[in-house]
Amino acid sequence: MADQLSAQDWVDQGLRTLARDGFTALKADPLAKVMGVSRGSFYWHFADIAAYHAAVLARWREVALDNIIADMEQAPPQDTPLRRLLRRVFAARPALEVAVRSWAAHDAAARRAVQAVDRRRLSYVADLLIAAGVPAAAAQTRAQVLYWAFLGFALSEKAAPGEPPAALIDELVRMAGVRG
Amino acid sequence: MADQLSAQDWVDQGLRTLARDGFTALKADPLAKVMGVSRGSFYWHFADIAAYHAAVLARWREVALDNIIADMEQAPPQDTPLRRLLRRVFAARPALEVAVRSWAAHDAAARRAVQAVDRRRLSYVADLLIAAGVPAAAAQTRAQVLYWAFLGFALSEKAAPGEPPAALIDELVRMAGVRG
DNA sequence: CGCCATCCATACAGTTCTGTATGGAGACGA
DNA sequence: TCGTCTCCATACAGAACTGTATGGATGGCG
Repeated sequence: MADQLSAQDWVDQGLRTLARDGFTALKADPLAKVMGVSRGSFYWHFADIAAYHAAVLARWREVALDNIIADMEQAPPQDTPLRRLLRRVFAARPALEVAVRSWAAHDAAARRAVQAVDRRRLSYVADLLIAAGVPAAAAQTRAQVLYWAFLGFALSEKAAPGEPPAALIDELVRMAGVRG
Repeated sequence: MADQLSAQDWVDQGLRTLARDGFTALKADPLAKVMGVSRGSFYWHFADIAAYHAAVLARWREVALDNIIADMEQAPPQDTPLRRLLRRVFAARPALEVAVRSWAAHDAAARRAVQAVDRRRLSYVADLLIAAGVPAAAAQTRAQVLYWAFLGFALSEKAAPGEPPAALIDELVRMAGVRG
């Protein structure tokens, strides 16, 4: 039946709740109210809260790594790949990203998920710099700083919805030490 | 008597607990156990949990801004001020900083405290760059990126205890666009 | 000494959440 | 049609935390 829930439905709602209200809201009772069912459904699909949290984190790892690729593949203009990536990630404030990182501050499972995503993204940026002609050693350090800057930006509350200022992107590209 | 507690004692323990176990551990009952008293003491010093949280955050604002100044005043060597600051803040992993920022992700009061500290620190770095000869407009943007990078570093779990690698500091100074 | 203020213990009621046990309703195949 | 499997409701016990009410202990001070 269509009005029956799957484990995936619970996980999807978990990501929405995570982005909206943070990891402290990932509890069976409130979630069941939002889903319009009782906790009987929750405990049928998941052994306990920890199993549910693990499922939510596993799903986040997927979407967090999907986005970085999808965003680049749909690449529109004649910008360099680095500039395109920077313009993209410094545009919107990723509520989900903030929520998971807040979670990771004091939860081992969330920390592992974040670290795995960080490693993947970092090597992606480093490869981008190397492809742009930056020596490998410098590329590694600069990619690390650029990624840290993204994280700091994401977690700051200053991030406005629209386009990032051109001066910021220009400065980041200059710091990266690539032409264009 | 010396074995009596003050509100300050509760706040100090709050900062320690915050750094160790995160904001979810800032609860009257567990804290009282650690302090070796009952919740009767807690509710005598504070009207409720919200008032206690506000007191902890107010104290954090003080120490978070004290450190940046104290660290620079005790300046040892012949390095430039910027390099000295970078070496300092990229050295240790600030557990308290991480905890408060994790808290701020979904709590309005914590967010206000973080924003106030960010504004103060950011202007400090910008002034440093301007004093080093960077034009005001560029200094503002570069200070923002450097501070974001620090935040990203602090929240990453990669931070090792010892000295930061010289290559990292060199890259940061280069990105800042100052000589030295 | 007696009084009062400070600080804390204890007990109580109430809320929220967890996890389990049990059973019921609906779809679906043999 | 009769199980059977899937999904969910309900009820229960228990843990953890909040806030209040009340009284006890201690020390300072008149």
